[in-house]
Amino acid sequence: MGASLKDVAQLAGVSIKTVSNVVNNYPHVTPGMRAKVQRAIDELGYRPNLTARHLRKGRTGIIALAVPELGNPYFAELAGAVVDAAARHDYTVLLDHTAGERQKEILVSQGFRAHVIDGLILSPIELEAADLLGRTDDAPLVLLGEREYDAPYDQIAIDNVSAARTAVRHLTGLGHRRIAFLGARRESARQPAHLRLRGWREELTAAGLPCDDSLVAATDGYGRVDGAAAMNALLDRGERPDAVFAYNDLIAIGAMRALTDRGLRVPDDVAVVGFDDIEEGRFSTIALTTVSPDKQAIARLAVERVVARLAGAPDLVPERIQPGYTLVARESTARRPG
Amino acid sequence: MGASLKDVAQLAGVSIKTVSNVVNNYPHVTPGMRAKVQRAIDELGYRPNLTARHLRKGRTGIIALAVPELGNPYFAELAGAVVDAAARHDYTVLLDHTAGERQKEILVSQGFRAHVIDGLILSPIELEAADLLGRTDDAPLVLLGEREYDAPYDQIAIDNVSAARTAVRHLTGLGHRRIAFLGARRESARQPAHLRLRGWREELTAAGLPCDDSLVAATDGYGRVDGAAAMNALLDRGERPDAVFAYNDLIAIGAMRALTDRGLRVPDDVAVVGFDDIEEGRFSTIALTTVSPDKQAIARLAVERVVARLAGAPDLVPERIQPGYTLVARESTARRPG
DNA sequence: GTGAAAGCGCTAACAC
DNA sequence: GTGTTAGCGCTTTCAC
Repeated sequence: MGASLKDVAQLAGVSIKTVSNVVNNYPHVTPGMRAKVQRAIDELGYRPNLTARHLRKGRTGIIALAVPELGNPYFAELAGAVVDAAARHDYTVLLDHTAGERQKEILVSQGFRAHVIDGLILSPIELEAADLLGRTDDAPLVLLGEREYDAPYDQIAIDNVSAARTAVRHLTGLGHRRIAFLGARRESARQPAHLRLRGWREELTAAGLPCDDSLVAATDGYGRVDGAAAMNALLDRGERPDAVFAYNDLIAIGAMRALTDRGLRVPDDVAVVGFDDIEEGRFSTIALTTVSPDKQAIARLAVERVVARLAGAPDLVPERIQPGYTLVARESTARRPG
Repeated sequence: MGASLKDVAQLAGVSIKTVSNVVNNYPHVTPGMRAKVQRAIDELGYRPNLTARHLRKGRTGIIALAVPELGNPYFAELAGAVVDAAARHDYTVLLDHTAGERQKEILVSQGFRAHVIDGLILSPIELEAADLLGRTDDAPLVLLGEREYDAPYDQIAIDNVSAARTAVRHLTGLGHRRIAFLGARRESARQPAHLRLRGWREELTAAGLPCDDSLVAATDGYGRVDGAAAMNALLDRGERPDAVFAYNDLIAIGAMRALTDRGLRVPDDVAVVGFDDIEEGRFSTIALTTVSPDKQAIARLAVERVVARLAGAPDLVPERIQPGYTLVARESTARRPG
């Protein structure tokens, strides 16, 4: 085992408090004393036991982040931004996967690693508002993602309906009329894609176009393979959309791959818009048009919110904060001649 | 503040030890007692304070993982695998970024969050073997990645020279003769790409081809944008390779994008091989041929190694473990007529 | 089977 | 300025 404060104090012939003062850079220590203690520290290779400090202070400097999975670049990029934002406040990030499963999300929301995490940032998929009602853990919780919860917690998310409408408007503006939506969840019980799908409906209606439900394709998950499968399924049942709005970039990329495989050209035959602005879309052979949520802002706001509550503003009223987004038009959509 | 063992004991009218026994599922507790205690626990909403437990037991159940950055899908996918592998052993993962900077890597290797992490998995870029010499932290350290260190720590990495040779052999086997290498680091002081570059050299030599250093293109980083820049630089200075072997998939994807932009066709004009097998490459419009390290195995072995040392085999002799890899041929390379 | 008490290593009153 | 001391909440001998 490593040396403790006591060991250092003994070796240096001073009290524990003095060593503690040196370790914590207390201002009022005489230089001579400091040097003497430092020598003992070096000799013993002393390292403060943070666990003990945590117990004593009731704080750990650790924030937990729970995302469905890092395999999705959106969450990976977001997690990276959270790690960096947390570091700026001297916090470290404890990471966990929920796989988008309700049970795991509930588990995490209810005191994941109680007392070792100071706060929790959770990006739920299937969690219900009711699941949050009984939450007893007193670590600040910040919710991310598309779902809106009627619960007293901070929520950081762009305006998904409006963002989806912007994407669809981009397509209608280019003259597209049969615009498919890819990524409604197959099991309709819980519908995380809800808001973006609503945006699709609202905007089509606003443009005087029919909301043809046969142009809505369900997916099992949110990956590239799901996008390809949904696109193929749509085409297989004889639908022929002239544009596709996908729930996220991965689904869009899978759809583009499926289209290309079938000899359909993007954007000439079918235009494609995604959602997330993962870096992958910028470099795909057909660069992907997408809705770009401000991930840096999301991460920053989430961390700041946790930190603020931790730093003496625990009674901050829970807010629903909407960071900005932009539509980034790239090669996968194009102006139509007509 | 939450209730403590003492509070529960008081309410239940029993001793602390009894409550502790219940909380820890000790076998020898009478059912009646257990029920009584459980009632008090529920009433108070008691949750064990893990920080205190950690201090007492000297273990936290937390493993740290330090990677350059999650923005690179290889590290994101690897991190995801580590999180899952750790969870299987009831460990949670504390995540940190090094940005591939030596100072940060040194900092992490020398007692990052001392005593709060039980072990450390580090994927260094610029760290030197000498930096590890003075390491005093006694948390088990496992090194990942391309570099080989002459240091007494477990290292989990595929055979990079052999893997690179396999990739180049794939190209020579298809008849390519002017094979460029993209991704040597510009500053030659530290050369993380060392082994893959050596594999390139060795295989070309073995095939009786010249190692033309003008076909080696440096990059500033390891991203898509770096790959595009390097490819453009190579073409700008008049080189005309018939194939490209990139340090990693991102560089390869950037290179493909640059080639396409200049009207060169992949694989007809230039074949491209990457390294990492990130999922992105499988779904790009021109699916990327790549070397696929077994990420699951890397993550599993790294975690198992840490756990094994923690579980009473601390004197395990440090090993250099080489998980498997495969070459996955996709559309970005193709057999040549000649 | 259950209780009493010591102590993990640290911080923060409070004395001197 | 520096020393003394009392816990933070838990686990764990050791009695009973």
